[in-house]
Amino acid sequence: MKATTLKEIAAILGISITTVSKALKDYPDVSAKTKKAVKDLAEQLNFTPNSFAVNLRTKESRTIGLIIPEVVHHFFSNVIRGVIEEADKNGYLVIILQSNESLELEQKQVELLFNKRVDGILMSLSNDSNDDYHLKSILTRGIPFVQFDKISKLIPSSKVVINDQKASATAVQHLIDIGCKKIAHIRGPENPQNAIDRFLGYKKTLEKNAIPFDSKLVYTCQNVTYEEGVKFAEEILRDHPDVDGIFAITDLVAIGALSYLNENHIAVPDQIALMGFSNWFMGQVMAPKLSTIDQPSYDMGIAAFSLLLEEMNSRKAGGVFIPRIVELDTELIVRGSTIKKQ
Amino acid sequence: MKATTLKEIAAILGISITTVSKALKDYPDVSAKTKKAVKDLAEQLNFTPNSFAVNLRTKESRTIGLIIPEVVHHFFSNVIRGVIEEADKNGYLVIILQSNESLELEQKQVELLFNKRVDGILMSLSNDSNDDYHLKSILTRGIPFVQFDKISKLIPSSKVVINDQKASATAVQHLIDIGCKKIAHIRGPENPQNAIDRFLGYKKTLEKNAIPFDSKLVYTCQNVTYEEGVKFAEEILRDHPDVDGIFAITDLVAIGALSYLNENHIAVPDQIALMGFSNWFMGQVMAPKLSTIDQPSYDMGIAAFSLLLEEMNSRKAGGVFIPRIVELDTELIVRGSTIKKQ
DNA sequence: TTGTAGGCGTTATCAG
DNA sequence: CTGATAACGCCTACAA
Repeated sequence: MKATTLKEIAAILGISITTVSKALKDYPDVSAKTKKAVKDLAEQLNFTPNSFAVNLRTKESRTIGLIIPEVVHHFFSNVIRGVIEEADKNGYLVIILQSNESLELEQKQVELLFNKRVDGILMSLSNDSNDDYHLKSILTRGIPFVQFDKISKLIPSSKVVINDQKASATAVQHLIDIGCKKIAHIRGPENPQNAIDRFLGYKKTLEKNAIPFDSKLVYTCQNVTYEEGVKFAEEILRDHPDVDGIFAITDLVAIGALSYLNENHIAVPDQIALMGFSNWFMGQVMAPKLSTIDQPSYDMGIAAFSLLLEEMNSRKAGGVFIPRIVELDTELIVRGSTIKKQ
Repeated sequence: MKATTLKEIAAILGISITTVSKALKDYPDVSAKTKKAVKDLAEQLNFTPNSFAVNLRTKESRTIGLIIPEVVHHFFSNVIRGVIEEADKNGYLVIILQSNESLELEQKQVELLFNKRVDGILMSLSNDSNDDYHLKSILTRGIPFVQFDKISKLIPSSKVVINDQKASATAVQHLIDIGCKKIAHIRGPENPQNAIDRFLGYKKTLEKNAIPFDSKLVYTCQNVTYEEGVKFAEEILRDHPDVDGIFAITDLVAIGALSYLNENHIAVPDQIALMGFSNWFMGQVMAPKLSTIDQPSYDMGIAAFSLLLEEMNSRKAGGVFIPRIVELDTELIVRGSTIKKQ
């Protein structure tokens, strides 16, 4: 069954294409009778405007691109959901691409979206992103662009972020408040701004509490995996048996550490208290349940799309859009892994 | 920075649009000199063909639609990854839509994809799908279509599935083999074929082992959540304290049950053994680790896209495509929740 | 070897 | 109130 066109409807009714088009769009200058005839036939023939032609004329596709490091990830899949739902509400579709934490792939995906001529791009950088030529090129091409979560501070686009330093400070302060004296940090890779900021929050909070910072207590993940959590917990115990608190870059890593501690009968939190970050669902099903920082992933998706929409609309209206930075709140979630028995 | 067009290149070089187009596509009937001039300038001006125009001419968008019940779901996010990666390899982009387990929304999403004129549609049905008019309409419109995981048997499209009945039988047989005599089943909702099949596998396996089937031992999830797992574990213990095995429709539910059992100091597996389904990552971090059936989600995404690609290609070539059903293998994963101590 | 013309389906402008 | 015409940008048969 081939799709119907305006031309066919016009031919059947013996009127011009122009009139059909206008009738369907309820132009005031078409007679009620003609309108009805056209609409009825269109309905009957299941007419829908050919979006390829509409795209060509209007120069917009009502489609945006979303580039994220990985789809299979509690945080990102929630962001995706937020973006898709908000886009849907506003009549936009979403093309999703993965960078697999590789700069090279990320650059390729940006190219693909250029060629596809999406109306806007949302992106969270890969851990590997230490170059931003491709990000600049999004801006020079004048494509609406919003960064979220893992961003490049140097690129003057809109951004949706949390205050990683502050959130991380809250986490570490909480460990100190429950009595931890020697806190290790399992941090993320070198590049991502959020790994840097969480590390800084950790360091500054120690200093603020007159606890000397010791770089030997900082362990650096390459891939931010469960397995790394396990491995570093082991190393921490071996190298610093007197550590009494661990703050991990994200829940997945914290859960790896927790598994190791549990299996080796290290009492959590009484011997070692544990803080994660991001509030993954999984943290709630552990024993003990994992304390963490709630990061509003779903809301971040919504906010990112909303900002993008603003920019798309303002460009369409011919206005100049001034990038905005939206900072979302985080929340300390206290659970069993930091509630001492005593 | 506005995108370059063939026209502009032609104007600058003082030649015709046709020649520019041909030069870029390496037509044999363009002089080497002209080709070089055109290509150099195109390169310099960052020319990429306007995909809207190409779509209109070629009547294809190299974009497919993927409709799934929910994005934030271990199984589906792995499917998404498989689809995206395989699509990417073949030069296709993927638009993702959620049905949120609602038939109505699912129908709407199908409409959206019609309007968008995607080259093909991949879909896993919502639990709510008891009507298939919209699925038939995909076929009547002649749009390549592949169903996966939660499918409608009645719709003659290609499909990618596992043998749910057989897989579930394997799971239940395993419980029986380790000595379970009274096995409860937490099943999925009424509609989805896979919930039905897993239930049938359970029932038939009991009968095959001369264990009487008791419908009171079957608990039905509405939303297939962690919370339902908790709730039904409680009910099972209350109503049937002598149950010694539980088989849950999926890991998330099994993990809910496990949490309840752990918190109430019911020995797993010694008092009650536990089987999940799907092999969610989370199952590996529980104590005890969850036994389950591995369901190849990522491979399912790849297989689904591959089937769709075949169909899209065969249609383009004007051939008749005969729907195929691909059945992927599952695997019993034995972990702590079914390894008795003794 | 290069160019002209027509069309993909829609929409906007302008004339009747 | 209706319609002819051009244009969006690209591609391709055909002509020169």
